[in-house]
Amino acid sequence: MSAQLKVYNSLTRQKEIFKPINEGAIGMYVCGPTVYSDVHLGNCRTFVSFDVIYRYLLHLGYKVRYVRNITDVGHLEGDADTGAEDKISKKAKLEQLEPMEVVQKYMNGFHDMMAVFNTLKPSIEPRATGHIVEQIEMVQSIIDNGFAYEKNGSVYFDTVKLAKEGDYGKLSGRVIEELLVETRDLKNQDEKRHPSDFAIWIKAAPEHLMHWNSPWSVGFPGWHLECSAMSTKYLGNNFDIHGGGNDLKFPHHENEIAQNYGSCNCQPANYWLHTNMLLMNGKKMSKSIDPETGISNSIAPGELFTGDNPNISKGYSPMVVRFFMLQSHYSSTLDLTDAALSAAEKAYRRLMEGNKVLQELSPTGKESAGDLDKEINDLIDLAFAEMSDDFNAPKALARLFELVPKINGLKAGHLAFDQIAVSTIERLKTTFNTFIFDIFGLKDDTIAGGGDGEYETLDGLMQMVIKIRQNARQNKDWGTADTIRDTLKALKLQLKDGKEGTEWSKE
RNA sequence: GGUCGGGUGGCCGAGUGGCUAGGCAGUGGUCUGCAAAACCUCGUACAGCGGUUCGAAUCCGCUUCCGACCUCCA
Repeated sequence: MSAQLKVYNSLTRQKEIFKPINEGAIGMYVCGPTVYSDVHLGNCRTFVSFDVIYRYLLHLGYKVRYVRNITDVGHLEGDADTGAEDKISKKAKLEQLEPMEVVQKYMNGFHDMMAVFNTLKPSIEPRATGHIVEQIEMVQSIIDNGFAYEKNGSVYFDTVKLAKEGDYGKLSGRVIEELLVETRDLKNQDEKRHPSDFAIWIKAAPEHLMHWNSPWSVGFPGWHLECSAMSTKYLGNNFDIHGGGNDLKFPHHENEIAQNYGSCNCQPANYWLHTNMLLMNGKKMSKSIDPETGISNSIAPGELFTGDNPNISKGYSPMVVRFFMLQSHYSSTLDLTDAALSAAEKAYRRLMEGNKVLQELSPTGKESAGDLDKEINDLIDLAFAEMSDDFNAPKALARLFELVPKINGLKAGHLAFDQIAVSTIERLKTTFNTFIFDIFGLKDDTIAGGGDGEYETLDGLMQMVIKIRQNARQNKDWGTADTIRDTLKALKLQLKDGKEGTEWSKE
């Protein structure tokens, strides 16, 4: 049905044919959030992007083990040598909470947001604090292999040694001589042999809240270490896909590769996938206030839904936002603007309405396949082929939009069913459902409620109102007919008068 | 300063050597009591300058602007 899967590999900087290590099964690791504050909207884009990738791999029939971690320790602000603080410890002090309360609070918020965006849960969601033993073991094996050294209770990765063996900087395109020249003067550099060396175990300062015993000191693991340790534990020394945001390429992912090489002389992932940034009004989101406008160029996911933010004119539903994200490729920057969201909202509704019409079509007449039949089948084939070409959701989506006029044309009678095989209509129905719900992970929030028969109740009411209005129209009582229509419009319920009667939909 | 990625029609956004992206907005029409929706129709864009080529938005060079990373950051 679909062509060979191709992915753009950041490691080789080219599109490659995807071959899993074990046929039919895929191991995928995606760097999850550091749970020290509310989840960033840009973060949501990354996880939505990988959700679509995950869903498509499942659609292709792969058995996928999707591991996405929760960083709940070790992510420092500032440099480790200059008395930097762990983000979670810092927040805990600020909010006068236990570090684990901070973690739980923001992890809950993160999970809620992922559910709102309708992302599938990962197969395993390991936490750094739950894998201290594995991390200590990894530090030890890196030391044993001569790729790390201990100094005053902290352990540093020896990037110079790795660079001599020719691999440090491969992913990010950096070379160590440049790092040496460019790294700005760091204070208290004495513990490190080289500025580009990084801590894999950090001796805890007395006031540091989170710490564990280790052969080197009472301390805590370096941030990059958790991903190496946990990906190895759950996916093995060598697995298929490693993903994350673009900004994690250096130093985080580069250092992950270094650690895996140092501990087992192996390359963790065969394919590295990176998502690009979400901009707002053409710029990076920033909480600082613009002195001219008095507003900040940032928005929280919650504000996006309620419209409670000066950068947007109204609220947009989570599915509209998800649809908006699908319209661009995961590896491109995406510019969030009010106009773009508003356009996405209309397009999303058009797609959903189109699908509703499609699912209600019942083919009539002959079933001799004609040009239209071929056209429809070609578009379906194209959509899947494009999705297999580095998960090109925007292209596949465009194909669906090319099919929508055909669907509406069939319903309205502009296009004839005798041009299309009955099996093609069935294939079209399946394709739309597969793409919209299974692969793109959208939900139809254009209908009321969802559960508890709420829709049925509303539909019953609407049918009654439509009947009353129909009587008024037959009596040419346009005033009453228009009043009903306008009143419903104000309630975001739209009436559509067609040849076969009147239909309604929720805006 | 270094590394990397970009600048596509009014807006968002695909596209990498010749073939309609798509959505929104806009144009003209069909339908309709009117409207909305839907359908049909139109729009000929690729930062600038030079080069390669029969042919470039797509390749190369220069200029310019923007973004990411190099320090925590999706």
